[in-house]
Amino acid sequence: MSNQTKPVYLKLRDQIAAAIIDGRYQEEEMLPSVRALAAEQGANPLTVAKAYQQFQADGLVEVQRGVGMYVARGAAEKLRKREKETFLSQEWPEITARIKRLGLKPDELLAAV
Amino acid sequence: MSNQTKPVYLKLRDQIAAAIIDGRYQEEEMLPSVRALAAEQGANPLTVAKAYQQFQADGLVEVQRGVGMYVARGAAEKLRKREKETFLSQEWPEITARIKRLGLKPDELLAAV
DNA sequence: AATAGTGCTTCAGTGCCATAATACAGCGCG
DNA sequence: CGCGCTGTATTATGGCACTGAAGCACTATT
Repeated sequence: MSNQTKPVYLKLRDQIAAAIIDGRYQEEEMLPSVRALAAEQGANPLTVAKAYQQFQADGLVEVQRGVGMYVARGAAEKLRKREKETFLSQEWPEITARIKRLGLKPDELLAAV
Repeated sequence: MSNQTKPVYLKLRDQIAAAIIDGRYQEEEMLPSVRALAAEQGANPLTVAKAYQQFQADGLVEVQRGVGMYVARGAAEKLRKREKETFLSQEWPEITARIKRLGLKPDELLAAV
């Protein structure tokens, strides 16, 4: 139903966000460089840069030109809070409507976990 | 988080599917014509045709050329079953993973309904 | 100064989406 | 038949997002 062909930079963005929330990218620590992550993921450096870009616009990642990027203090908590809110206010209502429409019951949902 | 810029023909497709499942488009009944729906939705007739096309390919909608399209018998049930399976196998696992990552609790989810 | 590592800017190419203008093909009805 | 309604095919065009390649700007290290 949904997108099986999601743009690469969005996949990377989600993946990076998850790594920050999970603490795999610690705060105040360096992030993988654009080129390094690009090589690791088999993507173009520019595409990776585009993924990083949204984080620095939100102040979650700070840039030292010529040096690299690091995770801002409190980024994990801020990110989790932000995603929590958008999830509850935007995605979850659609999901529940969908569940209701399809006539799915709680035990079917739990069985699929 | 998700796509706010979903292609028009996909939006129409989802919308039509929902109408069939909910019974707003009754089985054995005529669907709105390509041109009519296009005018109503402010879209191009070709775009609407593209949305319809996937349904006839799946046998959910049958075409009488020169007359119009109607919903096939059993289409609602077939459609619901198909969406049910893809939802459980593909979307739901991602959703539960997301819920877990964000640390959302059951009462928070229920409160948002 | 030289080098190598950063992120960033610019230009170009590709493909999908949406639209438009026609034209064609089948059906029903007066 | 003639008219008006259906869906369909063709071709062309504009726009937009994604991806990519080369080069520029900055910093740290030697």
